[in-house]
Amino acid sequence: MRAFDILGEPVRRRILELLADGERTAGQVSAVIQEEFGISQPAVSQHLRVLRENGLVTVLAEGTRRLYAVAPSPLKDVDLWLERYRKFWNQRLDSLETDLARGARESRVGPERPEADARVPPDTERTARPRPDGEA
Amino acid sequence: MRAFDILGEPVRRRILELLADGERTAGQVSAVIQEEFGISQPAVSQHLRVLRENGLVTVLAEGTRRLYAVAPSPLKDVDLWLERYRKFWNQRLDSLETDLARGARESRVGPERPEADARVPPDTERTARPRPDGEA
DNA sequence: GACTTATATAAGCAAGTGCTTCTATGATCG
DNA sequence: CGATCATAGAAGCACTTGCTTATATAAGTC
Repeated sequence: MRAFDILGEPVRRRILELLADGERTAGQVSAVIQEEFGISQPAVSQHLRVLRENGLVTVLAEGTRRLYAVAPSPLKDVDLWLERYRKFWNQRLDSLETDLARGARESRVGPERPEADARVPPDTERTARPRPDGEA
Repeated sequence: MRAFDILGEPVRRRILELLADGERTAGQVSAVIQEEFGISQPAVSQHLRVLRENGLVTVLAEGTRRLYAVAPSPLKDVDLWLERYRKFWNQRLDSLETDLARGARESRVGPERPEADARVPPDTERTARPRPDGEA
């Protein structure tokens, strides 16, 4: 699951986005990234290296050019890891089609425990039980 | 897409895995993580904070306990981001069901460019054209 | 009310990571 | 063959991050 680490970098994510539309030379990628992020060519090259060394992209040397393309493998692992969490949002939707596509290994939906008390979204926090004293 | 950053941490990923099976108190999580990773309670608490502050988990204060549970939102974003890459491995499979579930917005499969030359998987690299000289 | 339990926060340090500039390598072009 | 282009590598530095220990807070217990 090394992939998460690698995808943590915005630049690397962007590179993958570029490659998702089709293969690109290192130079083409560099041009866009340098433009968008204001970093140097070696910086981009280093990111490409990380992606390459971790199997997220493949390279094809064509003369002096390097053609980069998306390699599915580690991304697929990420997708697989997410598997167990999909129920957390799928249960809100119809979830039929997705379950079907996912192999329907989680046909039952619904939380393991009915969380009656509304869960606080970000950092906020609430005492679960009503304060015995009335006012805080 | 901050989520990737956060999931890059093995400990945090593990915490989410624990919570995927149902909510747990901070103490329960701590116990397991400390056991598995050999880190201190504050270290775990800090990871919980990161998860909390970024909306990956929700907290419910119950007396002196803190009940943590998975919050789907940012994970869903990750799932969505992966969307565009699924074709890279789905095209190898039947891909019918998945395309269906995913909304079939990418009914056409197959690479944008036929990559006749076999792509090298990890770091290795090959010259695309046959060397004019016969021997390197 | 003092003690303990459950959890969080603070400060400090060490390691990792990404950027920069400089340089190397290797193909292409004249 | 020498210059130039496309790309990668190396060294060094700054920032971030995760850990530790020490401590705070707040709730339960006697």
